[in-house]
Amino acid sequence: MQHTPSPESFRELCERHGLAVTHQRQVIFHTLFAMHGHPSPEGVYELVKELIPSISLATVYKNLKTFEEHGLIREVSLHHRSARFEINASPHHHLVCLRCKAIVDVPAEDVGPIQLKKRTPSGFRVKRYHVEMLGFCGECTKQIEP
Amino acid sequence: MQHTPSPESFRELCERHGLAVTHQRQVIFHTLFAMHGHPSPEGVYELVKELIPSISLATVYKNLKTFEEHGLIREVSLHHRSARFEINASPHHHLVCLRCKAIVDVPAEDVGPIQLKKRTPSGFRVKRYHVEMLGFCGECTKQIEP
DNA sequence: CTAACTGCAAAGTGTTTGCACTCTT
DNA sequence: AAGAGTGCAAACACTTTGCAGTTAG
Repeated sequence: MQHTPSPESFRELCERHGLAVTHQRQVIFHTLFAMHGHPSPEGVYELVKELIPSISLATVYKNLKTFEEHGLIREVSLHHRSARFEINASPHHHLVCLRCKAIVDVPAEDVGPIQLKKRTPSGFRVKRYHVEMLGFCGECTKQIEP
Repeated sequence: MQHTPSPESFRELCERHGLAVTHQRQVIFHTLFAMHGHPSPEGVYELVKELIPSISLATVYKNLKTFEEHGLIREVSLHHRSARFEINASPHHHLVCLRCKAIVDVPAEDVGPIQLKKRTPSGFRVKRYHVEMLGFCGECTKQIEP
């Protein structure tokens, strides 16, 4: 999944996931995988439109959602629909439930220090860091495997 | 800053930051600090409205922004305005520029493993973790201190 | 043929803005 | 008095939805 998959494997992928192989879906998928970085829906749309001028933004959104639901892509920072503010002044990290989106603070002392083994690329100056531990909270774990 | 500050200290805080001490601001601030967890603007608004029924949501937003700009609170997950998707299948972490919001991937091998020193609270089951290193990219560093 | 998918436009969210009015300083 | 802050409504940006028409299986 590291480089652009062949048309063949996309067909297989869709079969495996029970998805229809439409032209739009195929182009969106390949465009997405050819883009590096962290593309936005708009960004994907702009590029796809060059190949399929009639495509609609809604289709791009729908497909991104589908891909995400099937684990083919991932949203970079899981955002709750609205902004969330942090008042806690003491340094801490987060446990985030992938199911119910609950956020639980973990004091920084409870997490070992992280080390960067290489120099940060391109002169990036790190001010602070923050660990997000993703998983399932007690409640959700129960509901998944009762 | 861990528990609700006294009215006195809020006045001082405002003075220190050159902010006017308005009733609304004071109530928003104290409400915010009395809430645990990771309140949303709406959530703050709902509570503040009980004390100041005439307050507007816009005022809450403006104050949250002001507080954030002065470092009194922090947004939990810095979200770019639109969603960002990740295609990169190999495990990695992120460098995030606080100024231009650029995201740079850092291979997981370049970051030492993190250890939880205590048991996760309330049966949380961690599936994976993700380190966000926040700072300033080379470009922005130059522009801040030329 | 049926279910899945697309395109369109309209409706939703969450957030920001412009402006007149009102308070702090 | 001047500048900062407030409330309102309108504007915004991003995302979702309903639906009729199209396409894949």
